[in-house]
This record gives sequence, structure tokens and C-alpha cells, in this order.
Amino acid sequence: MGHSQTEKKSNHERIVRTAARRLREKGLETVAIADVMKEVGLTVGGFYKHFGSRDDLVVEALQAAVGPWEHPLKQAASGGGPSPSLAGLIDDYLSEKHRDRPGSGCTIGALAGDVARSNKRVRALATERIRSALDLIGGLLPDKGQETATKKAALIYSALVGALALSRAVSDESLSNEILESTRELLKSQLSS
Amino acid sequence: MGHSQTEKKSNHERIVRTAARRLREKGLETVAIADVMKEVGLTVGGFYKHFGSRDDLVVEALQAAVGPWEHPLKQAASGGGPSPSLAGLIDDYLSEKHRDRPGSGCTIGALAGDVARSNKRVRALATERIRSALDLIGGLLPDKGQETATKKAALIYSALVGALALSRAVSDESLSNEILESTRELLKSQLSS
DNA sequence: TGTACATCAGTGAACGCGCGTTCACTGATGTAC
DNA sequence: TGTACATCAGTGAACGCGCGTTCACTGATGTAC
Repeated sequence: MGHSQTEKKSNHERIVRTAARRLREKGLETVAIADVMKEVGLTVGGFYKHFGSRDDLVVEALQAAVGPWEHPLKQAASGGGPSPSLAGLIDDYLSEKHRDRPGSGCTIGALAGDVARSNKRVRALATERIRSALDLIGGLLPDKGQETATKKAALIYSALVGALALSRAVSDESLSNEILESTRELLKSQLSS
Repeated sequence: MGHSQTEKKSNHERIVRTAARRLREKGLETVAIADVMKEVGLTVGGFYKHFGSRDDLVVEALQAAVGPWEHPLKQAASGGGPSPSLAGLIDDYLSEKHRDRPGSGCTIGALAGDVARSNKRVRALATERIRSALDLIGGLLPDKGQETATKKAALIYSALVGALALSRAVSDESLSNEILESTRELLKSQLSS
């Protein structure tokens, strides 16, 4: 059993990454530490060489849980890369792929309900995430900077999060697809107005 | 300890009502049977004279968990009472009161995330709820019956559920209020178009 | 460069707790006579 | 109408299990000399 410093760092990252996925898949309460450690290839006991408590892991995992669809937003905000289109972002967010892969998707979309019942740290973290998502969506709107853009961003993000949640809750796949498609289409048709 | 038939029925209803509230407040996984029984004024053991398992209680409680805002919808559908305005419904759904009282509010809005990770029975039940909510919202739109009304209903319900979830997840109250208000306002402004 | 030793990541068993479920028991209800 | 008795809602303790956390131990790492 080696335990070099680089190995520890790598294990730490793998624990966080694995937890970030599992938490989005199964919720904030249901994921067991032992399962995460096992999936990483370690045993339970070692967990506390990395984290003070389960809560610390949850916070760190949520911070690391950034869906691929957020990358273009972040890039655009920091000035690098081309500005992504809001229409494309909507298509990605409300895609069947995103619906079927919560583990690699939007943290807020998967866990908003759990967050509402969670502790201060988690809620504060989620609040910042939501705020920046709203800012970034607002910044992609044609009338950016104006008050209406801020409001539109709230509507758009709400519709994205809600449609994703509904499409995942529904067990009838055709209804699920309909919810995604209708919301996608109507949201995009409103972008220019 | 009396146990007349009427008393049993009344206790059964109280267990279901209490569970319906607690589940919406705390989620599908976190509510303990012992706590529900205690709140009703009974002890754990008696639970299994009423339900075969915790799962049975959850299903029955979810069936009974109808928010007050759903009543006008149901009434309108069955032909009784005046047709409620969609604008009023949006105001109620996205009110601070609804946000702050999940226990008496929309089941889907509070539990969509949990439902997505739950079993077939729960998901089937939620699917019917969502379907009827979409139908009823569609029926209140000016262009009811047409395909666009069905699509608009999906967008509206998604935005309602999403904005409620976001407003509950956020710990900054002013941001929370902003999300509710912006979504409310923009949704209503779109009703006529 | 080589060797002794302290550090500490990881192990695996154990502890304590909460929770769903079971079970023997109680005593009021309500039926049979 | 009155009495004996079966039923069964409710009690409270116990069981089994999963899970977060702790702890004594191991042995490779990497430092001090």
C-alpha cells in the first residue's frame, strides 16, 4: 500500500469526482461514504484522512460538480473563447442526453430540491451558483444589461430547471420528451422578442 | 386505549395527512415513521395495523397531498365553480407564502427531484399528477385545445416548478424574491400573446 | 550513496445510532348467545 | 337487556441492518544523518 503525496492528491480528486457524480445521481442524503470509497478502490477508514466529515465531502463535491454545459458560459464570462449562443445552451440543457445523465449534468437542476432542505453551507454554495447562472444567461440576451434581461434570465433558468426536473420525474418517456421539446421550442422562440 | 372502527379511520387519515405534509417538507427519504406516529399521538408499533410498509404510506400520502392551489383547477375541470384565472394561479404558485410552506404546497414542486430517483409506483403517480396539471393549465389558456396551448402549458408549468425550486434553494431572500417576482411577471405578460 | 527512523495514507474491525419491521401483550370494542 | 368472549387497534420492547465515525495497526514514503 503506497501512499505518496502525489497518490494522495490523486485519490482525493477521485473521491471528490466520484462523489460529485453520485450525489447528482442519487441525491444529497442517499450516497454512502463506503460506496464512494469502494468505487474509488479504497476502504472506508481512509476517508477521514481526506475529509473532516461527510458534510465536508458534500460541499467540496458540489463545488467541483460543474456540468459540461457550464463551461462555455464560464469561458464567455472570462473573455476567452467565442460567446456561445443561448439557443444552443437551451438545446443542450433540455436534451434527452442531459436528462438521462444527471451525474454529469447541472447540479442545481438535479439537486435544487435537496438543497432547499440542506444546511447553510450547501445553500450558500448553491446560491452563488444560481446567481452566476442568472448573470451569465442575462449576459447572453440581446438586451443584456437592461432590467428586462435580468428578469428574462430568471424565467429562462426557471423553465430550464423545471422542465429538466419534470422530464426526469415522469416515467412515460413520450411525455418526458414532449416536456423537453415544448419548453425548448417556446423558450427559443422568445429569445428575439 | 380505545380502538373503535371510526377511531381507526380517523387515525389513518391523520397519519396520511401528517405524512403528506412532512414528506413535502423534508423529502421522500428523510421522514421517519416513528416521527409521524409520534406527531399523530400514537406509537410506532401501531403503524403496521394501517400500512403494509413505509412505501405504502408514501404512496397514499402523495395521493392525498393536494395543494390548495390545485383545488380551483380540479373544480374547473369537473365543471363546478367559476373558471379560475391563470394569472391568479401563477400569483399563488409563485407567492412567498407558497415558497415558505412546502408542507401544504404543490407536491411536484417540492418533490420532483426525489420522485426522479424513486420507485415505479411513485413515479407513475407523479406522472399522472404532472399530466393533469399540464392539461388543466392548457385548458385555461386563451387558445385552449390547440397544439400551441399544450406547448405553452409545458413552458408555464416548467417555469412555475423551476422558479419555486430555485426560490427555495437560494438562501439570500432578496434573490429568492426576485426570482419569484420576475418569473411571475414575465409569465403573466405572455398569457395574451 | 546508504541506512535508520518518523510520518502518515490506507486498512479493516468495532462502536453507536437511527430506522424499518416484528412480536408478544393489553384492553376496549362490539358481537353472539 | 345482560353477559361471555373473540377481535384487533394500539403499546413498547427487541431485532437486524446500514451508515457515519473512531481506532489500533500496517507498511511504504521520504527525510535526517
